[in-house]
Amino acid sequence: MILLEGWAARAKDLPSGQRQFAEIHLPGDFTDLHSFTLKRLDHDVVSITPCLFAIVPHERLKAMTEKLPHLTRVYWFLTSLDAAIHREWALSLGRRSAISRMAHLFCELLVRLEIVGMTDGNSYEFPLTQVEVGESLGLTSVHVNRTLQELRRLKLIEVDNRRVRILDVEALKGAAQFDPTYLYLEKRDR
Amino acid sequence: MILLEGWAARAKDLPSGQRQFAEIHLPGDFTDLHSFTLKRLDHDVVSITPCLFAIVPHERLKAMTEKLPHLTRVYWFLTSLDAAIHREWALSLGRRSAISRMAHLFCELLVRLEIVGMTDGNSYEFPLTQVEVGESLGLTSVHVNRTLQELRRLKLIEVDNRRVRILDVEALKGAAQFDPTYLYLEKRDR
DNA sequence: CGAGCGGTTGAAACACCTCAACATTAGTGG
DNA sequence: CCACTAATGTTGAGGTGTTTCAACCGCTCG
Repeated sequence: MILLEGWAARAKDLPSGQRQFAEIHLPGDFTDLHSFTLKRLDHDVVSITPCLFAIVPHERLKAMTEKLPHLTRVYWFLTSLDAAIHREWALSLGRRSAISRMAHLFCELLVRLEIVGMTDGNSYEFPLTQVEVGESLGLTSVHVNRTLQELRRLKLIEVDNRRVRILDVEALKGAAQFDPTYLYLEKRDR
Repeated sequence: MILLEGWAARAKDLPSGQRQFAEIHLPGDFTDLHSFTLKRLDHDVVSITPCLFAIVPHERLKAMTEKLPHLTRVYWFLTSLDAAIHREWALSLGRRSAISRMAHLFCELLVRLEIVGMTDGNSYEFPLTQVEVGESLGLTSVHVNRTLQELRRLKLIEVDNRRVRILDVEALKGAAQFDPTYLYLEKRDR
C-alpha cells in the first residue's frame, strides 16, 4: 500500500494495551513494502487521519524482481530507509530526554514534509493527538503536554489547531541533536 | 560482511558520547547487507568480541539482483528481518520496564542462538559487559547491575563468568511479554 | 606490581509516571 | 441550531523507576 493522502503509523502493541509507534508515514510512503518479503507483518499500520492508499499486488512486485533489477534495488532501498528511521527512533527512545525526543520528531517531520511539499516555510499541519505523540516518543500523554509547553516556553515552536510552527529551526535542531543524514536525502534527490 | 565468528552490534552515537545499540549480531548474520542499497551506513558496526567476517563485494550483490531474483528476495528478506528486530527494540525502549526489557533481550538471544546451535539447553555464552547491556537497553550500567540482580533474585536467570543460564524460560518470557513472531522463525526453517 | 577494566554498592536527585479532576473542543442526534 | 457526549487537552499532587555521583572491590594483563 502506497500512502497517497493522510498520515499513518507503524504501531506495535503490548498485551497490556500499551502501544509504541516505530515510524510515522506521510504521503508518498510505501507503508508496507516489507510485507513483500516478510509475507506477514509484525506490527499494525494505523491511520492517524483519513487515508487514501494505492494498492500494489505482491505479484507485481515479484514480476519486478524478475525483470527490473534496477527498480528492485530502488524499492529495496526504500525498506532500508525505513530501517534507518527505526534505528534513529531507537536512539531517541534509549538515549534522548523527552524534550530532545520531541524536538527530534518535529525536525524529522519538517524535513520529510518538505520533500513532499507539505510545509509552509517552517510550519506544517500536524494531525497527531498528544496521546499519539506519546506513542511515538514512548511517553505518557500527560508528559507530552508538559514537554510541549516547555518547547513553547523556550520559543522553539508554536502549536495551535493541528498546526506546528517552528520558530527557531537551528535551536530546535540543536535541542534534538538532529543530524538528517539518516534520512538519506542525497539518494532521494537523484 | 557476514559475521562468521563472534558477536557484534549496530551502534548509534549521540554527540554527547552516549551510545545506543539497535541490534546485536550473532554468527550467521549479514551485518551490513543494507549498505548495498544505502551505500553509506547511518550507524557503526562494532565488535563485542573478536570477530571473523566474510566479505561479499557489492558488485557480486548487484550481479545477484540481475540474475538471481529468488536469491535477491531472500537477501531482501534478511534486511526486512533486521528492521523487524529494530521495531521490537523500539517497543522495548519505549514501553517496557528495565526488568522486562532485559528479560526480553535474554529471550531473543536464546531463540536466535538456538538457531545457530550456540546454546547448551537454556544456557549460552554471553560476552556483553554491563555497559554494553545498558547500551542495548537504554539504561545506565549501574541500573543494569541492579536489574540483573533482580532477575537473579526472582530465580529467572543465573549469570556467571560470561555465561547466562535461564532457570525458568516460561517465567522469563512472561516477564518479557516475549512473542517471537517478530523473528520470523517459520521463514528461516524452510 | 601497578594500572585499568568490569562489576558492585549507597545516597541523593530528578525525570517521568500515576491518578484524578477539570476545561475545551469536536462530533452527533434531535 | 442546540444539547449532549465523547475525545482531547490541561493542571496539581504525589509516587517511583532510573540516573547521577562517588567510592570501592576483584581480576586480568602488561
